[in-house]
Amino acid sequence: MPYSKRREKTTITIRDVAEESGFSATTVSIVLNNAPLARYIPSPTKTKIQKAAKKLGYHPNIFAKSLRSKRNHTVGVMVFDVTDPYCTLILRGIENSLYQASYLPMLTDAHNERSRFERYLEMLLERRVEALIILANWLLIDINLLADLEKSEIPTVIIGRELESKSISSVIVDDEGGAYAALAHLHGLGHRKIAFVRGPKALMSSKKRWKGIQKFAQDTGLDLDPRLIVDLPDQLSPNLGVEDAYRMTEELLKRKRAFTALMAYDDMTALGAMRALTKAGVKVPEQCSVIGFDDVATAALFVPSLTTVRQPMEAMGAAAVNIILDGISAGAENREFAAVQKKLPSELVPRESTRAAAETKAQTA
Amino acid sequence: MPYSKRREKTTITIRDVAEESGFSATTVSIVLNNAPLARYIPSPTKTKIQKAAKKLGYHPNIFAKSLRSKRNHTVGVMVFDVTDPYCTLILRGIENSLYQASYLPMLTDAHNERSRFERYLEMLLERRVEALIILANWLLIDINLLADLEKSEIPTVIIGRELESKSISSVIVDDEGGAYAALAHLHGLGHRKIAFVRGPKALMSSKKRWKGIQKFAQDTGLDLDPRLIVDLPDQLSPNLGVEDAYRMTEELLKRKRAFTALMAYDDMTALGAMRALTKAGVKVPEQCSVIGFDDVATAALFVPSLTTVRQPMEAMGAAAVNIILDGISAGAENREFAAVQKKLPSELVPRESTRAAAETKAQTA
DNA sequence: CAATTATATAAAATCGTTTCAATAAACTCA
DNA sequence: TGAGTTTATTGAAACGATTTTATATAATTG
Repeated sequence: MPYSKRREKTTITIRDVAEESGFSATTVSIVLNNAPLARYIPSPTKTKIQKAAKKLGYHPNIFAKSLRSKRNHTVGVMVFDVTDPYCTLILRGIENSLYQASYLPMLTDAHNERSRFERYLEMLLERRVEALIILANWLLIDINLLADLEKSEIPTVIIGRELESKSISSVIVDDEGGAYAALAHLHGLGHRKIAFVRGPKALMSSKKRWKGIQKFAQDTGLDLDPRLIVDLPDQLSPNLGVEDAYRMTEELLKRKRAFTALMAYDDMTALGAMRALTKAGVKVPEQCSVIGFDDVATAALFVPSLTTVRQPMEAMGAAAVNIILDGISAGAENREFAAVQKKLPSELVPRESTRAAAETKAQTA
Repeated sequence: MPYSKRREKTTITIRDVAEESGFSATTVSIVLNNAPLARYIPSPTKTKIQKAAKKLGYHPNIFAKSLRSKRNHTVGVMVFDVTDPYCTLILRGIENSLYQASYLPMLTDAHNERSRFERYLEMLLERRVEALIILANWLLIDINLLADLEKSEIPTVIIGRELESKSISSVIVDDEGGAYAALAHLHGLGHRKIAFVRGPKALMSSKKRWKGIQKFAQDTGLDLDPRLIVDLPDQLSPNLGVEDAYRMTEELLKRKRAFTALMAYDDMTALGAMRALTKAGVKVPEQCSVIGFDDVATAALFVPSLTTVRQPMEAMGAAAVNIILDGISAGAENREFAAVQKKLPSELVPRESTRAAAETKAQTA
């Protein structure tokens, strides 16, 4: 006794449980995993085993488990910038659904660096994640990344970007409809001279939103004055484009072309625009209404709070999880699984930053 | 040929590499891991093996690897609310340092639910993360969580909360000094009637910051009018306390007690306060200066941009990672490792929301 | 020149599970 | 009754690496 057992047994294995309960490791495994064969095992046996496991504080070694069963209940989640408030709510949705399904997300943040993205992708694949969820942003424009993805056979879904790919699913919001509704909102408030800060041209969502705007203009005969339109650069600056929006709005004001409302590419753009307007002495919303897109968590906290088009971000996250979960079980059962493209509706959220147009055009900068 | 190989070999193992290169699995392992024994292996052998591995696209099975070596290069990172902008920058720091060390963070978000936190803690321990980094917030007040932690022998560090624990490290900011500096800033601008929206009493940082304020008041003879002091409730509402701050500031204004500056517990509190002030017709900073704490990413984007005390969040994340990395290598080498408590300095960031006090006290709500 | 020591490789043991294949008893049912 | 299921349990074989131990040759030493 004094000699042996100098170091107490720190890890207890399934065999310990077997010994304690008086059954074999096999039976213990079957019971504890509630494997198909478990239905042949009488309850008393089950309880005995469970009790033994609890008594010893048994935790199965997940590596051994995964090694054998080739499953690890982990999915990779890749974002380009956790700092981006647009991400966080989607992450919430993802995390929530995953949690319910007892999956653990493995989150990586690429810091807007392509190389990091690639490295992380590799790391995740090495770790044999069972599926992959990617939150797209402008960086994902280059599609060559996806080559790697396609050949890795795991279920993959991209949120925020539509793909032609046969093997990669996607979840997007109805950008066109959302933009249409936003413009309709401004129009309904009596605004006719409306300025636009469009998103980077390279972005699909940018194009889609503009399409919605054009559609509305066409439907109602609204005039889209090219002198009231500016574009964000393709290469956004660090601060999520707020700075860029600020500059572009200043540019807009410099043109001395009256407008009573401004529609921004997204909430952060709207924030930048509001800062520029305020700085220039234009009161929001008294002299100029502003509308955004996304409904980022802080949009409601802006001063004034921002009218915007809400993307159902949590729902998008949840949808993505559902897709990959389907994909995973399809894979497990050796069924075929076709990529799905899901488009979710957006919703207008009126707040303080928009109001009825004043009769007098108070606005000339 | 037509019969066999119906299903192509999808996973290639170390033995395949061994065969391809003409050496044994052992040698391959030694070479590919650059194990100590690798110094006895001549370069031509090494290159041959490496070439073979690359040719076959060999990726070691991480489960087998971890099962044997008991290491997995993963650390658990636990936050209570990813949505909280305070978190994201720290996460950045953590992620960055971890990335450099080739560790993969396993991030969990407790959604401010204790039960989730516990469940995730369990999941992480089951996955045998090599260390744990926890971003504290008010929810971590109850310490019983830590019991589990202490007995799990892995290196653990808590960011944002000081602990008496012998086995858990912590990284905090100098709250007292920061608050002192903030108040000094206001004082230097000529403010004498200063209102305070203090943080929840239960929070240690709240206490520390107040201590700094008291210290400054004592040092300079500044009067702290109790009628200009309000406290955030212990149980914060979902929106990060902005709503609460809004309400408390309204309360403050209702008291009809003049003040020319307001010092908030943190940036989000400051935001709520600014909203309330603006709503009440008090201009910031013309009629009332506002100062926050943290320097959350969006603080610079508020209108007006917020003067605040910066927590070196990325540095804090990095510090935490350094600590656990030390802990890990200590563990690997069977050395003793003592918990460390690290306190980082804060830094005043003057922006638009504070300015010199007007001679006339323009402020009575 | 025998005895070490360093170099180079491999066979076998091990990590802790799950799963396959086998066994034996207890039930059906014609 | 005996052939066929169903029920209850298990030993042994994976899973794919790393690590330990062993072996064979070459180089160095006393």
